[in-house]
Amino acid sequence: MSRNEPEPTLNDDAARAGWLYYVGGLTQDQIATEIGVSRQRAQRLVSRAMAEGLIHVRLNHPIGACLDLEAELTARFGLMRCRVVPGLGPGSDGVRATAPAAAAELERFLRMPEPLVIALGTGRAMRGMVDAVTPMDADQHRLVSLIGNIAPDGSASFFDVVMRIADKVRAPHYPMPVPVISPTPAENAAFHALGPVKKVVDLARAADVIFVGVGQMSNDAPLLKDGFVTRLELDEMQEAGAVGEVAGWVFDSRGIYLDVGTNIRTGGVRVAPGLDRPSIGIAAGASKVPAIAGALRARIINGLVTDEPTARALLNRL
Amino acid sequence: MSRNEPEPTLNDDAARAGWLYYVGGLTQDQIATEIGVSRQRAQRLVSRAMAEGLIHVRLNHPIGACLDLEAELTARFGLMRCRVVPGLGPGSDGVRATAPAAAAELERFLRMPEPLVIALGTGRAMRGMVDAVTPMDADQHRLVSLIGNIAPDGSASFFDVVMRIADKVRAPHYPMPVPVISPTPAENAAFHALGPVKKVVDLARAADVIFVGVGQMSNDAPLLKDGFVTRLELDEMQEAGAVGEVAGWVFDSRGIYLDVGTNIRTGGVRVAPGLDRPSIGIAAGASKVPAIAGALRARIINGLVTDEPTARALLNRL
DNA sequence: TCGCTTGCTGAGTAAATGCTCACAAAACGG
DNA sequence: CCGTTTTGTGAGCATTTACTCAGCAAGCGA
Repeated sequence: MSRNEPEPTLNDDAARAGWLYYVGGLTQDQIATEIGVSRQRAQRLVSRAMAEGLIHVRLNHPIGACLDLEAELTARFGLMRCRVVPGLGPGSDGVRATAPAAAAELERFLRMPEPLVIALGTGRAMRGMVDAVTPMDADQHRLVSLIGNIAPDGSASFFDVVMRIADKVRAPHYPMPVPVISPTPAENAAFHALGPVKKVVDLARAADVIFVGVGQMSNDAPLLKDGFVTRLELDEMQEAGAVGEVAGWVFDSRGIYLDVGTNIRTGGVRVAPGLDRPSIGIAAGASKVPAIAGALRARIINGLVTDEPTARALLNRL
Repeated sequence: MSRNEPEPTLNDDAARAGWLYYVGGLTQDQIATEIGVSRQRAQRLVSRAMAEGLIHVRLNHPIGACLDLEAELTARFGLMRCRVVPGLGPGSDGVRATAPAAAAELERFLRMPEPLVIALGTGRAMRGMVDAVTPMDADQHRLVSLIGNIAPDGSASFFDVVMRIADKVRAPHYPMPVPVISPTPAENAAFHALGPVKKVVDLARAADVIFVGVGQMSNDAPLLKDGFVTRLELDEMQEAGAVGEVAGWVFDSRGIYLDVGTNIRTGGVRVAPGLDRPSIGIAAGASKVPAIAGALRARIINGLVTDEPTARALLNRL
């Protein structure tokens, strides 16, 4: 029942070392003695436990300033859910900060006993969230991807988000078997005419709750960096007013989806504005502020997990 | 909506510092700069965040050895639930190790949507568990104490367990308004004849799930240390074969409740052996092994949260 | 008002941590 | 079977952390 590995250990040791260090408060020297290894092996085990995410750290105190920001954002944009976490200082990235809170938000839904259809986007924020989720049994739910799983270069590194989370919580999952962005509108249409694709699309459209990242369309656009759009396409869309993107679908500063550039060839499901079901965006970072503001304004997302500086920036731009 | 304190800060700062340190991985120097305090103030804030339980650390990896022990214990004693956590080394106490796992176990029930009656004992293990619980809304449940809340010396320090947890999860709670142990059987009976007491007793008897610590009756018995029984009473009960105690009720090595000593004057509700509902013991430590074994044998508890060395010791005594 | 206690602060320092490096064992490829 | 690459190990050392201690300010009783 327990394991395949006979008895010894793998990064079981790492978990144990991390436990002794963070929960037990032992020194690494004591841990070394305890497990019977050298001091610096203990140090490696401890840092490994952290790196591998074997140890989860969560904040358990409502910091006043963050609560205030949550309340303001909720009021300002009529949100269904809002979490603001303290920022991690100037240099640090927003994913790290938001991941634990986003995971907690996702877990809320996973723990619900009635079966849900949960739709997910991709991107770094999603990936961070998934990594921070605690494994659990949630096979009553179905997890569906909003975005195609066929990349231009064939790499699948970005599409294991849904697979990973499905694996972690033992839920069935439905990838979207279309290209993220097809070369031509016709080819995209051809894919979406296929029966199996239609099924997944229908499922995603009917999702009870949606989790997505929000991408900026400035020159550091994730779509560009990951090779989904070319520099020329980006220029064209910027010209047309593009400021952000959700699940690959590009919109302007009011959150209105554009009809130019890759938008006419994007596969998968577009998140409809003004849904009555939760559509939660996970996003933080100064460069994402206009994008997030647009998505919130049009109610492409009606829930938000972000960090403190981003929250302030959102509120400061009347 | 948010806080009473106007805007500044209290140990909000501690939470923030802890967040930056544990989640953000900043050095204490950077944190000092970030919040604008001296380096050693930052260090104090960080350690305070830990001490106050503002930061929760949980292990997220099934350590093979512990899983095996869980399986063995479950089979051996026919348990409904079993968690074994790695020990924290020789010197360290069991409460520290078991508290996070016990809290997770309790939270499982708290998250259930249907209203439950949850009965709780007292003691250090319970206290540790409660401190480790994440605040949440669980007002569908009722929390009831198994044990009287009138101490011999009037101190109430041990009885705030139910109150604390009720406060944390915003659930109604029902303390047991009787002495833990009355001077005479008659006085105890008099208390229990009172209408309000009967109500609470009935509620506790009908509990859907029970959480208790397990006390040893050796010379380091918690009942003795906390002044609930005298040295003479302890001697008398040891003579009669007492090895352990659950919610103040003393039993022998087979888990059979005794009819001597304080047992004839103990207030509150005795956990009935062989319940079909979960009755979960939280206990770890070498000196508790005979007590735990007795409670398990008679099925006073049918669930267990303990640590690795205790689990081994339990299995080694055929 | 004065002296006392209490609690917090910062400086200095011992301890603990994590990083780099050179080396060895194991895995891999020919 | 041998050379090459990869992975892991321990030692030394720079950095970071935690502890102790003396001083200082606020609160309190006289």
